[in-house]
Amino acid sequence: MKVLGRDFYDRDTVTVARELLGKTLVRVLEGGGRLCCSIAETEAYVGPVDKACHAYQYRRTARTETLFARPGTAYVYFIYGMYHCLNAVTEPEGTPCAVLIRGAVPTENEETMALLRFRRTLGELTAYQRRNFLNGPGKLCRGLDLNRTHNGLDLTDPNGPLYVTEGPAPERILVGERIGIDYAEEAVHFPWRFWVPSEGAEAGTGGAGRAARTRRKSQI
DNA sequence: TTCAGGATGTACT
DNA sequence: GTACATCCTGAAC
Repeated sequence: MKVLGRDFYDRDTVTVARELLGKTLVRVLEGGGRLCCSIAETEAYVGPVDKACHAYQYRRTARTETLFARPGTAYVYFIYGMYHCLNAVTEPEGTPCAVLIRGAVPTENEETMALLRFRRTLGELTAYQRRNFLNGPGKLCRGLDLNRTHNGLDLTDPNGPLYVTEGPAPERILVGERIGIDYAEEAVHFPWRFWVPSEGAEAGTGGAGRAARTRRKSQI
């Protein structure tokens, strides 16, 4: 399958976020194993105008440095003391924009992902665990064994440990507000979250219930 | 099925 | 010191 080139990422961030849905994320492990999953949920972060973005108004620090890199670079950061989030840098070099990969569906080597994420085989997982396999940015990184050492990788390199290939365009795409960024004022309402509805479920990562709970929490 | 609360380390003020 | 682009567990329904 064809690997997405730099031109794919060197475009409007919201467009890239929408078009990444259905593409295949490929992770080649140090040991040689290959994990594949279909991207099912994304969010756009547009640094110059977006209070939710780490590099809002071109804020440049050691952490955000990667956001200024050339398009097609992986931006992986550590959050909440335990988790990592994977982003793909977009737009021309020097413009701090990225697409957060929020969720995916395993397509190859699911057994290995189960071991990485739960330290259990697929057969040992509960129904709840199988239903919530890679449907969150922290879960995705754990299942694909991604951490800060992967920050700055080139996603367009077919010989690298992490890249994205073409995939079938989803039949239907849902659009909504982003999650977990209540501090971002007007940017909270930008419709920059995209996801592919899964069998029987309209909600993507954390539905309305989770968003409502986060809001409640922030009001206390 | 839904909710509340805690875990946890880094970046930044 | 505070906030953070989260997730898991256990209890209540």
